[in-house]
Order: sequence, then C-alpha cells, then structure tokens
Amino acid sequence: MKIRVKGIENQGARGKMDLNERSMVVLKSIIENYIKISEPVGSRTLSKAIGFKLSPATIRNIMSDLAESGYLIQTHTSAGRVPTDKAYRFYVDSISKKPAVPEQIKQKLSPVSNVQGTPVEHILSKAVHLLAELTKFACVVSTPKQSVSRLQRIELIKISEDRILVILVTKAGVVRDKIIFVKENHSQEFLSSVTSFLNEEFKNHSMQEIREGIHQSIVSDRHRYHDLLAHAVRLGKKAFELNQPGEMFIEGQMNLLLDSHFHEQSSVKSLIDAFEQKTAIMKILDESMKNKGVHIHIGIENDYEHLHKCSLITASYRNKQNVLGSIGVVGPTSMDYKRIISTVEYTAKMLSKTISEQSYD
Amino acid sequence: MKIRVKGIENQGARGKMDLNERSMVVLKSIIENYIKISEPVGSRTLSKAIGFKLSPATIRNIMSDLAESGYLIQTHTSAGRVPTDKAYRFYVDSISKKPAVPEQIKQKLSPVSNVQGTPVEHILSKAVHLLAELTKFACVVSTPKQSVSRLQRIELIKISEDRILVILVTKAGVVRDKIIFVKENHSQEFLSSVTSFLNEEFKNHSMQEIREGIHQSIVSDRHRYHDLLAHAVRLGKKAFELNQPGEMFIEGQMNLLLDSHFHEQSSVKSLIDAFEQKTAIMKILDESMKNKGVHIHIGIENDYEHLHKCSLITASYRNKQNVLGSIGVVGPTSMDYKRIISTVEYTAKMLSKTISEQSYD
DNA sequence: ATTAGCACTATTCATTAATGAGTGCTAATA
DNA sequence: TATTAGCACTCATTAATGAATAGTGCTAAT
Repeated sequence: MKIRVKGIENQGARGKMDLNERSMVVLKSIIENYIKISEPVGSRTLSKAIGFKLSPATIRNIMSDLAESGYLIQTHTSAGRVPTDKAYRFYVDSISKKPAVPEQIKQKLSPVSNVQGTPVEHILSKAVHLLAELTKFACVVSTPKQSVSRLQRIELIKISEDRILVILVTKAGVVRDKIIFVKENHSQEFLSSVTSFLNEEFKNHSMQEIREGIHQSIVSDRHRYHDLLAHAVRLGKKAFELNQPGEMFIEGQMNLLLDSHFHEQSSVKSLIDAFEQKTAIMKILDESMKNKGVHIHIGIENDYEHLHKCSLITASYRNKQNVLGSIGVVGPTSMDYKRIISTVEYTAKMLSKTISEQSYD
Repeated sequence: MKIRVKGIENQGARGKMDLNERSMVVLKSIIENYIKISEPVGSRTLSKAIGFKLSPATIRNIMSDLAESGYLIQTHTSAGRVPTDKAYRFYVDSISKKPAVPEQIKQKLSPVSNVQGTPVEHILSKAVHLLAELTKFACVVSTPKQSVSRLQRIELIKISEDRILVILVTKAGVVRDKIIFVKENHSQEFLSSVTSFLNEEFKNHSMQEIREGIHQSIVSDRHRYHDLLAHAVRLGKKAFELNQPGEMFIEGQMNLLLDSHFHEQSSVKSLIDAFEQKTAIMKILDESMKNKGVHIHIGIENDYEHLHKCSLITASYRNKQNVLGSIGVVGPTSMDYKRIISTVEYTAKMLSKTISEQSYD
C-alpha cells in the first residue's frame, strides 16, 4: 500500500464524497473525454487535455486512486480508464449550472408549438420525434394520465341502437373516445339529459374522483333525477371506466444502433427486450411525474436489468393545473449529459407551454 | 459453351418461363433451404435435401444453368449459391395453394377481436403488435384513410369562448377530434343547430365529397338556413379540413436486427433511414389498398432504394363498405414467404372482421 | 509532491499457413 | 445421351505468429 493522498483529507465543505479538488478535475476531464471519444482514456491523452499542468505519471497515480475508489475501471491491464456509473453519477451531480440551450436546438424544437389545435397526441408525437432527431437516441413520452386530469366535458352520442359513443374532454385538452354497448335503446334526447346531468355534476372533478364517487353523488341527488337515476349510474360507470392502460410513444430506437457503445456489446438484445415490454420504461416515466425537474437514471441505478447499460433522462410535462406525463431519452451511459439534460428539460418546457395554451383552465 | 438442356425446350404449357420441371424443383429446394438456414447452399447439401435423387454433380450443372439465367448468384467462387430476387419472385408466384394458417397462430391473433369497443387505433396497434411478435419482423399498419370513409356523425362542442371541439365519427367507427379556433363567441345552442344541419346534410357522404361539395350544398339550401349560412360554411370548412396526413404504426423494428441477414450487412443504416422517413413505406401501404389480396414486393422491386434488401408483404383491411388501410410486414428478402403471406392475410382478415363489427353500416 | 525512465502487459494488425466447403471440368459409366 | 465420379482449383475462414503500439506500475531522481 502506498502512502498517497487518497482525497479523504483536504476536501472542505464543498467536497464531493471522497474526492479532493484535483481528483475531481481529473475525473471530470476523463468523463468528458470519454463521452466525446468513446474510447478508454489514458494518462498521456489526459495530460494533454488539461494542458500539461500535470504529467502523465502524476495522472496515472490519480487515476489509480480513482480506480480504487470505484470511479474508473480498466477493460484490461494496458488499456486506458473508463468511467463507471458511479463516475457518471458524480459528474451529473456536480453539474451546477446547466448550459443554456443553444439557439439551434430551440429553433429545431419550435414546430412543437406550431401544432396547436391538433390533438394532444399529435403534439406529443411531434415532440418526441424532434427530441429523437436532436439527441440521436431513443426517446419516449407517456400520454397524459387519465386519472389525474379533470373533466371539462362529457358527451354521449347515440351511434346505433345498442351503441353509445362516449367522449371525454379533459381540462388538459385531451379527448378520449370510447364506445359502450348498452342493452336499452335510449333516445338521443334521453342521452342529452344524462349528458348535461353528468356535466353539471362532475365538471372539474378528476377522473379518479368521478370513478370513486359516481354512485354516492348520484344517489344523494336522487330526488331531482329519479327517472334518470338508474340509467345514469349505469352509463356513467361505463363511461368513466378506465380503459386506457397508459400509453407511450417511442421514437428513434434505431438511433441506438448507430451508437458505438451498443454496437460492440451484445447489449442490443437487452435493449430490444426493454422496448418490447414497455413496462419498465413506463414505470420510470410514471415515477418521474412525482417530482419536478429533470430525473436522471444512470445504468445500474435502473431497477430493470435490461436497462443497466443505459441512462434515462426524463422530465415531466404539465398544463397549468396538473402534471400530465413525462418525456425522456434513453441512451448509453456515456451520453453527453449536459447537452441531453438541457435538451430534455427544454423540450418538456415547450411541451408544457403548448399544452397549457390549449388547456381549459 | 456446353450442349446442355437449358430448359427452354421441354416445358409445355405449365412451364414457368425458361425453366424445366427439374430445374424448378431444384430451385425451389435451394430457396427453401436458404430461407431456413440463411447460408449459401451447395450441391452436396442440396442432393441430400432432395433425397439423393440427383448426384451433387448433376445438381452443379443445374445450378450453373440457374445462375446463368439469373436465379442464383455466388458470393464468391467457392461458395454455395444464393437465390436472387428473381428467384424469390418465381418462388412466390409458384405458390399455388397457400398453407392453412396454423391453429397456434390463429390463437395468438385472437386478442385482436377482443378489443372491440375500443378506438380503432387500439385495434390496429394490437394487431400490428401481435403480427410483429409472430413474424419476428418489423410490421406496419396505416390508419384508416379519412378521405374515403363516410360520415356517420359530426358534433360541435363549445369548449371555451373561442374554441370549438369538432368530433367526426365515420362509418368505419373511427373517431377524429380536432379543435378549431373561432373569432365569434357562438352559443352552444347555435352550435347545436349547425351540428344537426351538418349531420342531416352530410351523413353518409365521404369526407372527400364533403370537402369538395360543402360550399355548393349549403348555398343551394340557402332559403332554409339563411341565418346559419355564413357561419355554417365557415365552421364546416374548418371542421372537415384534412388535418391528418395519414399515420402509420410501426412495431418490431428491432426484430430486424436479430435477423442474420441484416446483421452482417451494413444495410442496417438503410433500414433506419427507411423507417425514419416513413413516406416510402406509407406509399407502399397506400398502393396496397387499391387491389384485393396480399401484395408482395421483393427487394429490388421496391422503388425506394433503402428497401432494396427487404421484402414487404402487405394486405389491406376494410369494413363492410370501404377499404380503410393496410397492414404489412417488412423483412429480409429471404423470409419464409409461405408463412408470412398466410399470416399477414389472416391478420388482415381478422382486422377487417373486428372493425366491420363495430362499423355503422 | 512531482516527474522521468523503464520494464512489463495486453491489444491490435498484418502475415502466414492449414483447413474445408464448394465449384468446374473431364472422363467414365449406365 | 444423361448422369456421375474424380480431381484440380478457388476462396473464405481460422488459428498461430510476430511486430507495433498504447498504456500501466514502479522506482529513483528531482
């Protein structure tokens, strides 16, 4: 064992875990280099990168320490060092000021706000498409959660003798349609009364509330709507039943193949699986709705094993009232975090803005 | 030049172009072998495959002829032979009786009919997902063309002072929504009159007809609806404006990566492009709506260069009244045509059945 | 504390040789 | 006359070898 500054001393209040100032500089430099070049970085290269302020030999010592603390690994004895997930976590946490979003990116994302008046799904798919184009990774976006959004309007339209078209418009501007089958042949007039009753009763309530409270609410009003009662309960229940398990749009999966990291490793298959059964990614998106800001999941931090070689950057989008869903990027752990983070954040912001403008709050 | 049966003689009425009976058997066998094994097939292998009825030497002669006629190629001098696109075309054309769809496949596709009552888009996405799972290739489906489908019902719903939600329900059971912005603050009552006017006037007309004829039709009726006229024209025009450029769902792109053919070649990049700018595939799907039955595009037959290494198998789906869209498989030229063709055909049939049942004709 | 120098290690790349699958041609055969 | 056996030849694939290279770790000098 050598006697060497292990970084545990001399770090002060600002210190990052067990790293001293100099180690941190070196580590960041390694990470940035690796992100750019995608190849193990050696002491000589690094010495050059930081302007020869430290000799390769010194850097080797530091690197050795960093490797010992789990920030770097070597693929083999005589190879340069590669950052670990722990290193990326450190790096991401150490980003204090996010870089401004380049004008170029802003411009490329501007079409998102040009699709107003179209269904929310279109806006989402436009956004996720552009995000994939910009980041060159796979991107995902979850459609607005039905349960949290509040009712703006419901319509019941008679389609045929035994079918009624239910249209739910939420405050978020999302329109959901659904056909329900009924045994009785209701007249359109009757449906209209049920419609206006349901609207009066439930406007501004969240879908969840409505589903939970529909029976009580109607029953308590029984004196006013006695003839409607039985049917309204029945229709209402059916109409508000959750039928959408929560969808997700994916774009740019293929981009990942061009990325050298996935190409060489056999992790391609893992990714295929991950996208195949979307549940894992969906879960991460859902999770991301719980807190504000950008969320970052680096490699092994992901619960789902197939995502261990990936990082996910997600951010939620919302209207004025509610968080609706989230949008994110799935890429290699060695992605350019600064750029991706700010791009995702900006995209989410644009999305929120556009959707808010056509919300009804 | 050898004096050898070139197959031009001795073929009779049933003959396939310049091939005699025996060459055809050999060719088919080569193709089927290659489809299964994905490796150049040599004379020895083939002799075995057809039960040693012909010696390797004889087969070599035949193969040589087939190569000369453009049905086979060699990747290099001492390699086995590989079928060309011309060979696949011959093979496909020579399939007389399609194999029955295996029970197993029928069963796996049965969920398609279990999603009745959900929006058509859900049915489509379910179908394309299952098809991808079954075929292990990339699958696509186009959403129903708006223009050909006929109006079942239109609803105008006042959402806010300057916004009206337009809902179009087509006979096919497709629901489209769209928000239009207006300057005047119309009352809901007024909208209701416009609504019932538009419904009366245009029910059962195709969207195309409506868009083309909306002005004339209303003008000719001016005496009855003079007060509605100006606004109805305005609203109607906006409402029926085509806003959907025709969408397409894609599933299982990743499957193609696992296929040995795409893995080895650098054609991956081509495919990425093909799926990126979906227009080419969309065009093929559109084309496929014009005629009944299964359509097959083999490799170089595709106009779009990026698809030269692929074959597409497509079939249209419909309701009782109209052809609505098509569904298809994108795979390597060496796919198992018999299986894929019958699977696509069956899927399209299921789709048609399910959608017809919730159409309003 | 830093660095220069050197021995050491592992990858990568090009070269070579051995192997094997498959063909084409020719001569023998049924 | 059509088929087949036999053989020389070609080319891809594989493994083995060695040179070049990039990088480390350690030690001794600064």
